[in-house]
Amino acid sequence: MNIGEASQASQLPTKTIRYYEEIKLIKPIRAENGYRTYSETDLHRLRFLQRSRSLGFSIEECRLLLSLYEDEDRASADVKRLALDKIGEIDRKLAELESLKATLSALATDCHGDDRPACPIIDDLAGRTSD
Amino acid sequence: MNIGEASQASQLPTKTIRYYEEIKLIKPIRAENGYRTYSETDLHRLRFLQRSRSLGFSIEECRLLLSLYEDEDRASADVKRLALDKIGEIDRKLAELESLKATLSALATDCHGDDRPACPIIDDLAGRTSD
DNA sequence: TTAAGGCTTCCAGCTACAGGAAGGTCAAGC
DNA sequence: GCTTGACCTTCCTGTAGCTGGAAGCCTTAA
Repeated sequence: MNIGEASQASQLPTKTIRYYEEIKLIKPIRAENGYRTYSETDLHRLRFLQRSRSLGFSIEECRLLLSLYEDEDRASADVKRLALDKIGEIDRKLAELESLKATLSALATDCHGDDRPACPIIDDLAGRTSD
Repeated sequence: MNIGEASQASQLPTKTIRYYEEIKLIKPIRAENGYRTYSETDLHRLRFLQRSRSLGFSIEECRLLLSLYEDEDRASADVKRLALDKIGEIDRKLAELESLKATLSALATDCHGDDRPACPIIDDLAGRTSD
């Protein structure tokens, strides 16, 4: 299977697949003409990577997950810890975004949004207090 | 005022301040010895940038906000639109993160997290359905 | 005079790819 | 046999927003 077909089957762009090879996440064999040839095993790895990336795991985390995936003697606790860590990371980002949203929403509510220059948003950014 | 003092006063690293100059967000004058010299106006801009960056605006958005900040004839509607757009962007990120969290949480709950290899998280990443 | 600290420029690296150029390969149609 | 177009190859550059580090000048105090 050539890279185009592997791309279709894994839902990953060819650019991404070549990049994953460059950083040694996969190593397809080469045909005589130099084309990359993907086995079913390679395809499984690509799909695994597509899914774990889409769940927010970094490349290095994916590398670790992949090694656990292929380790028959893995402990599920190791996998679960990665997932829980990622959930913690997501929680921190959520809290930060909620905080940003609250601040921006308050400012936007205070702003008339008309053609006059007076603007509480600019005042806040400039460090001017609103009283 | 030299860059170190400007850094303290604006809460921005010196590296960042030099970078902002490189991308033409500020243009401090130079002393005879070649040192950058920051005026009060420069300092206001730096603080404005620090605050707007911390609220999640991109560099290009900050550039726009800065021009509105310094435009006496601005319409507050222009500023408000930027803020509302940013809130929309934050909302989209929140939804995406919530979705990721829900998926990961469900998988983590299903995972025993012991020393055995059976793992619903890995199964999901591998595309195996859980039934 | 020397040492410490601050300043300068320049270059490399980070994440996870995407875009594009220049060129080889393959299958179909004429 | 030749062309055309789709596919493949490698290599280089760029993205955002800095950060780290090297090599070297400037300033101030002991």
